[in-house]
Amino acid sequence: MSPRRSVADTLETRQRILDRSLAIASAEGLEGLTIGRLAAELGMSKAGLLGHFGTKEALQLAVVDQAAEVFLREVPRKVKQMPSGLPRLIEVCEAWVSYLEREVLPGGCFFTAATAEFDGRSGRVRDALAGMNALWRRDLRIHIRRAVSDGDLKPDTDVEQLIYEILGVMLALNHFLQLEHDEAAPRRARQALKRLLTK
Amino acid sequence: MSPRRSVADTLETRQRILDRSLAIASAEGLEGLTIGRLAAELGMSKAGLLGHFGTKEALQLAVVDQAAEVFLREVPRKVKQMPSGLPRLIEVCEAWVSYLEREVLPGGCFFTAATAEFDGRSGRVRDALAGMNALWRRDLRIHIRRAVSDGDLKPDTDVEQLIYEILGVMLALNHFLQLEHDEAAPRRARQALKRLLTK
DNA sequence: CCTACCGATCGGTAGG
DNA sequence: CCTACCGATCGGTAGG
Repeated sequence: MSPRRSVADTLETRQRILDRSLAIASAEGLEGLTIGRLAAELGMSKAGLLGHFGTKEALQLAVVDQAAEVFLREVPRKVKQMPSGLPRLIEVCEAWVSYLEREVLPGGCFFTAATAEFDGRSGRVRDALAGMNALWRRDLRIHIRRAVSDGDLKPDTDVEQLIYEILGVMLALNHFLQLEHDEAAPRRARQALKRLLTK
Repeated sequence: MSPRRSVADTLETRQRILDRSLAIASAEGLEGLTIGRLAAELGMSKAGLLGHFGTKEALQLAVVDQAAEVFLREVPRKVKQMPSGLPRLIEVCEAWVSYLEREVLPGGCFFTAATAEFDGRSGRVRDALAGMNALWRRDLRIHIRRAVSDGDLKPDTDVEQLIYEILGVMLALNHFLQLEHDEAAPRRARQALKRLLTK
């Protein structure tokens, strides 16, 4: 009989599972994350692992949360001290490019990969991914509006158009980095953003 | 004993398999395309189906070819009659937007989905996808260079930068259509392209 | 093109 | 947290 684990130990095990899950899911997709393989890599049983989450879908939802946590830590939280408006928007985009450039997660942006994988389905995982995307666009929207009202972007700026184009730059960055290992891609992303964010 | 099928019949069956495979793979990914499910949907046995291709990987490669065939028919071949250079480039991009807007394949662009799915792996399927991407960029490059030498794009146009940004617009279009069902997305794509392709 | 089958793996559960 | 197990499904093969 194994000794009873403390609450702290349980949380630590849960975190170990999530960290490994996120690495696997980023590289090979949320569906490629299988219970058996994950258990083997962590040196524990499938049943022991599932005890922390209940079902595979619950594990997937926890991984989406964990990916959001990593992204929020690496991008918006890093530029919290910048004055809001255009300076903050520019730094948010730079942190975003840097996040993809440094390959914080293997396989690039978890959300890009997971969104492409789940956008044709229905269910709670898809909804969670769509929710995170919407939340992040809301963040960008706030910064852009502020930049416009500060007079740092043209008064006739089409806010949704700008969000669309910024996202396109980031999706292309992820594409060229992951598929082509194109080292020039971050430079291209920064150049495109500079043009988009200059009055 | 079933009657011996003619060569034409065999090819027709093969095409039926490919058409269905492409629809499944576009919507749910190349890995989600399983032999058992495909056989069930087509009303044939797994062995009969596999006889046409040999292995799952060979089927996946054939599906990539089929997707390329559909894309080439719907986009570049539709604008073959246009004068090369900028007019052709503009029409290629319009055909591309229209292709995504009409949802010719369920689940949007097969190559976007498959590339995101396989970019972190190695093997022949990944290589085939990378090859198609490279071929298509080559096409765009030729049109852009011609537009520059015709004087229809600025002489200091950064060709690779423009390819990067056009691809970003298309990736964003696919993203907003598939995840958000955003009907404004094609308009945003056209507007972004207009700005990119105006001297 | 079929039936019948293979070993491996899937997500998940019973019981401790 | 474990062992032992479940039915379903995976890609693939033998033999016709």
